[in-house]
Amino acid sequence: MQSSTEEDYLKAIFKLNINNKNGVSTNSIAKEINTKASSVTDMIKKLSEKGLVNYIKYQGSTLSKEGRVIALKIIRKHRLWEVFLVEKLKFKWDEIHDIAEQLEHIKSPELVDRLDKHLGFPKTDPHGDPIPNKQGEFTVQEIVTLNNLKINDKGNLISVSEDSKEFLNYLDGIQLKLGSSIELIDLFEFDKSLKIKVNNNLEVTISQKVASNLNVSKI
Amino acid sequence: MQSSTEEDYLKAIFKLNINNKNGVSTNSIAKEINTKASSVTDMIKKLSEKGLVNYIKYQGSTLSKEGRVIALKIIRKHRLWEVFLVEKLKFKWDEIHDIAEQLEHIKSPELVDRLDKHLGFPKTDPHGDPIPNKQGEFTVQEIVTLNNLKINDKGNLISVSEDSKEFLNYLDGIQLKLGSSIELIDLFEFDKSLKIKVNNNLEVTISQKVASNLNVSKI
DNA sequence: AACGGTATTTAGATTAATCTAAAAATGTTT
DNA sequence: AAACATTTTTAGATTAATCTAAATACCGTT
Repeated sequence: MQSSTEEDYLKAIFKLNINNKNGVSTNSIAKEINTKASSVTDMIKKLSEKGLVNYIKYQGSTLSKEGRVIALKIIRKHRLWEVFLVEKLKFKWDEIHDIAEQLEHIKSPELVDRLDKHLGFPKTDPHGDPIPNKQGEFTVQEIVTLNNLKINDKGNLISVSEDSKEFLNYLDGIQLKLGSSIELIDLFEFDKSLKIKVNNNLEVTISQKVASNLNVSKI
Repeated sequence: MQSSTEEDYLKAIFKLNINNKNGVSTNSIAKEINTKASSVTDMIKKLSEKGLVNYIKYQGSTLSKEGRVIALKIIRKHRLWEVFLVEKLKFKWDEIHDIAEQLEHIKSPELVDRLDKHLGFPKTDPHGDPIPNKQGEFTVQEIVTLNNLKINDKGNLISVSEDSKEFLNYLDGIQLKLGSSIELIDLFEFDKSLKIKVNNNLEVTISQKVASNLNVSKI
């Protein structure tokens, strides 16, 4: 059994390693965890001895298979708790991170399973990020702008490239929030406008310009 | 802000001090926390310097006003989470203690309030123990055997004095579990039998002998 | 009041996680 | 390839919480 501090390091390495395939630098971990590089070196050595991290001096770190499993368990818990906080306790999506950061370290496999069931086995968290299943598997999400979807593709709104009041109000008007699901229904060639279905419910047509400012994770 | 270890000590002193008015002994805290007396002395000194505990060498400890407030906040959180685990996640009442022991240390006042609301502002936990309100106030519960209630009194089943299979099965048959609410509806003088309402729902009549084996906390 | 036993405290060590400052390795530029 | 800057590691200290073992205080008996 690992300490929550160890779990934080594993999670950090997982996050930093998602895009670049090479080892994660000591400094980048330090920045992520908000600590000093020397502390990171110490902890990485410890995790390496435990077999959770592959570490070669001066060459950065990657997760071992076992370390990855643990990281994914933490991420699963974090995201399930986020769903709970938003769906059940009615928190806003931007108020939940610090609380989920604590809840993710609660140790009880039974609790996670029951929480999952209680929430109806959600596939994504309120930010649209995928929730790994019990085995640590999750659908890798490709993040694209909405106008890169093909007809019948589905995605979740991850972020917006434009944040003027007007634009955000417009999104609000068509019930689009971070995390909302979007399905591309139709594409009109003559003006490149798109017909989408929001949250499996409301169908609206949006312009190509709007679509190009919406970043969605393909499901 | 205090560490969860400090919170555990405050909670222990609170529990041990409920009945006896005098200071709590170092040894009893050690037993409660599962640690050594020397560790307790160290921690008590620290808490005393912080103004959370009144401590005189060789004479035991009591909580200061401030320490009591913190202890009650922890207990409030513990019991609210217990309600959540049983009511929402369908845990059995005897599986929840260790999990609640972890959840009680999550730091977010907002979370506690919302959880309270989500659960419908419960007055007692699944074991029938009272949940302190936001201000740390709670109704002191008097524990009596059921046949000491007066007509229209309400209580929660806290424990049973008899634990034979037959007796427990009988209780099960009338939907009486630990934590169940019981209201005394009527009292029949000629055989001292009692008519009670279980969980605001089922009315049953029980013998004086059964009643004398049921310990309830008056609300 | 002295004795013996228990409870409590003190002293000194240990462990996990962190830090600062210095040393060593790496990489980048000229 | 030498010089410099950056990154990483090492060495040694620090803090919180704990422990063991020894010293001290308290309490009930005689």
